[in-house]
Amino acid sequence: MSKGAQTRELILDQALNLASTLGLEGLSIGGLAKEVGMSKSGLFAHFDSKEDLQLQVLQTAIDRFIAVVVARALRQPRGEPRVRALFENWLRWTQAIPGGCVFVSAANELDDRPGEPRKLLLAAQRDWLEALATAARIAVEEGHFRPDLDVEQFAYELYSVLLGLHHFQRLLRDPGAFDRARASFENLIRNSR
Amino acid sequence: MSKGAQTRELILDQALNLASTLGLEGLSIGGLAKEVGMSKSGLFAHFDSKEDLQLQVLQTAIDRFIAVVVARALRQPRGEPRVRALFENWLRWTQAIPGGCVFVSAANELDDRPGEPRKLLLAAQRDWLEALATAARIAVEEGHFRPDLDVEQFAYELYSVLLGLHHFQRLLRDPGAFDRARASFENLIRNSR
DNA sequence: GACAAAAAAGTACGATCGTTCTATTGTCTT
DNA sequence: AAGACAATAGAACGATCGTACTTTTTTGTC
Repeated sequence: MSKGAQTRELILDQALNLASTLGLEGLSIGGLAKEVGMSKSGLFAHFDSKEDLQLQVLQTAIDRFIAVVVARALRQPRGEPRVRALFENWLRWTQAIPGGCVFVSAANELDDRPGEPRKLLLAAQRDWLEALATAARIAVEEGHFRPDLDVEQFAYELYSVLLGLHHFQRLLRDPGAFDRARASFENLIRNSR
Repeated sequence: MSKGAQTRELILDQALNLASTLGLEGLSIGGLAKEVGMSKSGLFAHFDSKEDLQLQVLQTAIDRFIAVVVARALRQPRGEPRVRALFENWLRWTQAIPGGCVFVSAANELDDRPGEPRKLLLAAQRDWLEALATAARIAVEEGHFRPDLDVEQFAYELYSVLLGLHHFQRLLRDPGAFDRARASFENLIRNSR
């Protein structure tokens, strides 16, 4: 790997951490440069614009999410076990970065701001929801979930559980948030059987 | 009401709208002044600092929320009807402002930023969660909900439903988000009986 | 309608923002 | 080792940020 690509990875890694706490917009070129330990212009040379930086940060997060949440869960048996793996991996994902899930904060920033970053996030979200619904559908086929389960509704409610966890954990600093999320999940599973 | 207080109300009203789409941080003095139609310094004279402005915006939102969501629901019969009223009023609240619920975006901005605005939001959130749990507890007492219901868990899940609605509606622009939220709510109620 | 007080505007400040251009340093190849 | 090119740094730009100070305009009272 060339030197340039190597430092860009380092930059994006730090950028992801910063963006998780400050948001994609709060992430500034100068601040990021200071954090990485290089000059503002030297860092900026790796990107066409701030929007490009935001895009690459998002893409980095998406790649990692697919690797550590989705791909890993696909190695679990079809049906409920895989649904559980998706949930557990997702939980771990929200804890892996200091500021929590970057998609949650990004979603809040980008929901009213048109542009490429929004499109990218939106596409990733749709993919993820589809993956969740598909996993539920497979669980239906396997006989783990009941045949008349609304799998899109299942995906919606599962997503809500994670949003709740994020909210209670990050703003309210509720130490019981994790247990509550797990309890919500179990309720959801029980109602799906 | 004096002229000063009157324009400050006008400012805060516009600020609330702007903050719902741009966030409390994205809300700038200059931008707000342009929106209201007055000079930056003239507007700033109403506040000690930007943090003070943010605090007053938050307080304005809290006051309105209590008036149109909480207080109004308290006029409904104790138990499940009141729980339903809280939910329905809450739904309406998220639609009343262009950028969606200001507390959701504020929560995401403030979760890692210490200061007075965070404290105020946190206190309001705790009050609201307590109100939800209390409403559920009353429903238990009235015999509408089952006696062993975990009312805090109920509040958590109800909050999650609203966060899901916000997410699906604002980022994904899902036209079915409203129905999904209602379906989630009905599931929650059914499991509480 | 004059006068005091309040409200708004005007101007300017240092800081930081994203971005551009030029110069310097570092890396890689032959 | 030298030369070519990539990578980083430096300096500066216009714009906007929050905030302070001064002046003008508006409001409310006698």
